[in-house]
Amino acid sequence: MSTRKPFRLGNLQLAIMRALWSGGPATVADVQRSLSDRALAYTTVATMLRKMEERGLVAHDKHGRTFVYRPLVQQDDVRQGMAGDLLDRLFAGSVSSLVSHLLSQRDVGREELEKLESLIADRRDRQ
Amino acid sequence: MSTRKPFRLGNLQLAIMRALWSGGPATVADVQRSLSDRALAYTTVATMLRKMEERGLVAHDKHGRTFVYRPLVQQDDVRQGMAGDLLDRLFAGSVSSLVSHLLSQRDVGREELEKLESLIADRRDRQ
DNA sequence: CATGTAGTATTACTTCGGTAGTTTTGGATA
DNA sequence: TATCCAAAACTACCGAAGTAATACTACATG
Repeated sequence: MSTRKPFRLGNLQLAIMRALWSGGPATVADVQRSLSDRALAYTTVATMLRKMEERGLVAHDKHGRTFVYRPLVQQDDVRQGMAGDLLDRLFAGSVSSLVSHLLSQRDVGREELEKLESLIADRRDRQ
Repeated sequence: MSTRKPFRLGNLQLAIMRALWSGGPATVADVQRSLSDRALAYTTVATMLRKMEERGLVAHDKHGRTFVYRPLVQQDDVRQGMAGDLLDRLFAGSVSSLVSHLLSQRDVGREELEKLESLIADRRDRQ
């Protein structure tokens, strides 16, 4: 059983995962293009993808002799893992405490607040 | 201006900061005791504290020849930094999306939900 | 005063993320 | 068939976190 927790992804790794999640399977060149704002060397992206494959984050298929990478972990799993991790490590598991910090720090729009309200209302009813 | 962002603290560093935040100034031995579940060597804790001092996370005073460490960064700053960081990197800044994940993942008690509701209500009024 | 001990200082090593140069290889094409 | 190009493979290096052993030192106490 792997049960590898997909917490603790670095910045680049996360950016690569985002590219794969949103853009679907991609070659090294594709990923490099998705991350063009970073101006990374081709081999940097290739090396990172290989390391991520070792870690079980992605896998590749061959199209001819070109590798086409796809995500092995789902965005929701990473989100839940990392968010839960942060919650426990820094907010002692208190969601309200985390939200309180975020609200005091950021400008959260009317729309967001409404979404939050209905989320919480739903939860409340269901319990 | 320093404006050093206290994001990205490792696990041990965070545990040490928590010990200092909650227990007040502490010697190496104190911190080691606070982290006794990890069974770390004394020198591990000492080395980590020294490295953290280099990074500006803590400072020490001398009591005799014993170092007494105290936090230099506040818990709220670290919380806001790390929470904001996660929010941007993984949830594209959407608080509701983050909360949605947390709510679906965890059992959040009645009390927590109520706190959340009033937090959001407050925010809403004030806007 | 001698020495043991509780501290700090020094040094070292591993892993991981990030970054990239150099080398090899397989297929296209002139 | 010889060569060139694109892609993978290999190698290397840095910094940070984490872990700890060993060396040094100052004070207490017998």
